[in-house]
Amino acid sequence: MTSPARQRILDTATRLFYTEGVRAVGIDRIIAEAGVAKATFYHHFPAKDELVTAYVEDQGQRQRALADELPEGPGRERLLTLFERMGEFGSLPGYRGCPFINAAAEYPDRSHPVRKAVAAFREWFRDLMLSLLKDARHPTPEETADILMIVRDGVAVGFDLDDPAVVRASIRETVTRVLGPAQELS
Amino acid sequence: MTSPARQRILDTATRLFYTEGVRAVGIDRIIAEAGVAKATFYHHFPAKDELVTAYVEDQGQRQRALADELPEGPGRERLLTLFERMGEFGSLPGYRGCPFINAAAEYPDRSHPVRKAVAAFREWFRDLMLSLLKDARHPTPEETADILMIVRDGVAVGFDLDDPAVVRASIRETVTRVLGPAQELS
DNA sequence: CTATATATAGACAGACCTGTCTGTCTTCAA
DNA sequence: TTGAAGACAGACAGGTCTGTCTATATATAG
Repeated sequence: MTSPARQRILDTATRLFYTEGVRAVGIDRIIAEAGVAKATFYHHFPAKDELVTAYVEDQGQRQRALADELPEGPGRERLLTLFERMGEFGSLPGYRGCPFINAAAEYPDRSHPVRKAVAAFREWFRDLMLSLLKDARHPTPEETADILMIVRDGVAVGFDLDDPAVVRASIRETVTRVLGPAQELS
Repeated sequence: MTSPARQRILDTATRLFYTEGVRAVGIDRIIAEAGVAKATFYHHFPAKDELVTAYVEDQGQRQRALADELPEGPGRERLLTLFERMGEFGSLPGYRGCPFINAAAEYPDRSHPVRKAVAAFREWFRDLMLSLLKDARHPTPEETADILMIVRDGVAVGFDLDDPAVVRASIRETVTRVLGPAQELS
């Protein structure tokens, strides 16, 4: 399906785009570090923007795969585990913020494919939390999903801009305050 | 103090950096739109990075000025008003996200002056919320300040990436859930 | 065997970027 | 009146960026 060269390009671009920013990384650097010819690059990605879009979409795929690995259990527990996982990732040494938020910062045009990919991820993520809230029989799942979206973004940003230990220590308390007391099983 | 030319450069840069991103805007564009000679630009800002730093620091100053305009009253009310104001700004047509978060996305190096300026703003903002929480006699002001910082970032991001009306409708409920019930005056 | 797809290396064009430099003009203060 | 500060216009250098192109090599499928 995907050729090794294409994969090497995408992997290299992912690493460089995430750690240094999209505009900060040129094509020449990517092809050099991926060990690929320029023609090969433009064969797979007709323009840089398409590589950037592929990068963002691929991040979405990885997030979905990560969500699939959430252990079974009641919705409330899975929700807490989801945020716990964010805390683990955010505490890793190479964490540089949310790739979607960062990419959006460099692509102001809301009609650009990159922003579309960001929007698609966000809709999926909100839906995921919404379904977990419904499973937990939360009294206000829609409203709470919107609030948890705010928390998600704040956490993702805070791990990059503040002391990760402080943010991590705040996550569980934040989510429990937002969720309120656990609902009785009817 | 500040010459008109310098001010015109900074104003133009602010507008362009905020709406299009820092790396997306070149010096030539700034001097053209500011109506300034190149030599004048480099007289006031020896390098582009210093202009970017000045831009971020200036944003910090504006935020402080905005906070000074908060009406008098009990801490809890001022806190709610603070977030209400974020909702007003975030709903404006030209809103393109938090300038600090966006700038940080383009400057990964934490030791860079731009990141220092971002960190300085964030410390000030957390301290502001902390003092308001203490004024409100909140039982856990430190912990809650950290949580409100998460909310602030989430709100700032959400206004750019999601439907502003939805975010705005969520703010008050988010903050009240985080704050918990109002404290009795002792 | 041959045609196609995929890969390699690297020159090249043209745009754009930052930053330097020359030279002129005005204003204002000593 | 002289000199310094600040501003102007714009050429220029040197580098980087994206994207195109030529030319060649290899593997595989028909």
